[in-house]
Amino acid sequence: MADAPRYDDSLTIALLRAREAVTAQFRDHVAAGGMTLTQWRVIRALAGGTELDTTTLAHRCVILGPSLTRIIKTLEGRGLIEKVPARDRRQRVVRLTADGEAMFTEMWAVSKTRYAAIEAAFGRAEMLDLVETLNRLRAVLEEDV
Amino acid sequence: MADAPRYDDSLTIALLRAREAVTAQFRDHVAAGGMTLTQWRVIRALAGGTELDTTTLAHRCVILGPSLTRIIKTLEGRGLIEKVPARDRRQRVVRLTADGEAMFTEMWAVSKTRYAAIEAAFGRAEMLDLVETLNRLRAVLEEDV
DNA sequence: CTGATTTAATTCACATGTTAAGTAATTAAA
DNA sequence: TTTAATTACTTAACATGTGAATTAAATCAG
Repeated sequence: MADAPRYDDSLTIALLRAREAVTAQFRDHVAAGGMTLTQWRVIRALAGGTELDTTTLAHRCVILGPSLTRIIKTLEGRGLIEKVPARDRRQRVVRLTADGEAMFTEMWAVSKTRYAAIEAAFGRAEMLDLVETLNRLRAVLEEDV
Repeated sequence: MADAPRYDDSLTIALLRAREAVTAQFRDHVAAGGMTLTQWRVIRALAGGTELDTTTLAHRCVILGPSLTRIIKTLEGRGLIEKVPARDRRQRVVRLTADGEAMFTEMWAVSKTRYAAIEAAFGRAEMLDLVETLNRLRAVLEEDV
């Protein structure tokens, strides 16, 4: 039995490990700022005065609705984001507070540095190429298969 | 302020989305079998009579210790895996039960098909290349940066 | 051999992933 | 315009991710 596994999994596992390795480069820094990587994605998506409704925000940050509901509650509780009245009262539109923008600005500086280090170590061209390949894979899978 | 974001994040987000797209190809099938993708990784790692201790298993499946502890408890409760006495009594060594092997064999057939479909859609060469690139990225990041 | 250290897992506490069900507001249909 | 269908979120319940603290067993130093 069992035509030895350890093969079909390679793509899944490779994606898992690669992501793990990349996020590891940011985790400590983000944690030092008192937030999680997921929360940081939300802060970043809203940086610069951007106002977004939950659905759009969830899509951009690749976070499911229920998770985002909790994250918004948390960040709002910390005074980093705030609600904005919306025409469609079903929507929850949010933006960063002044404190939120300050937090972003402070952390962004370091974050950029880390990213640059990754680019330097792996190679800029390879990096762009990888992102392009990943997006192509996604596009292919989302169509048919 | 804010030199527009939506850029340093690209790699992180691309990895997230790509992984999401890939796992989506398997999720329904695995769920139909009454398990999660994470649990399936464990089953697969043990397929074919393999006996592994928690640390090794966690590493191969890219699962953290605490998560694996819970998963083992769950799968053991379902009679899919069982403990094996180990020399070092600190270790917890496990393997699949007959039911576990049967479950694997049954699901593996479909799983292989799905994987082949992805390969066909994206291209075998591109696929191998991507996995190689991801592993290289990981190797680079785990060294220094 | 005894005490200190290290190692392997587990437990805890909290954040997020994930699916299903529930709510409220908007839109479409009759 | 009153009802039915849709849409945007939220809540609920359970699985997993994550870091810190704990427990038990093995190893090391003296």
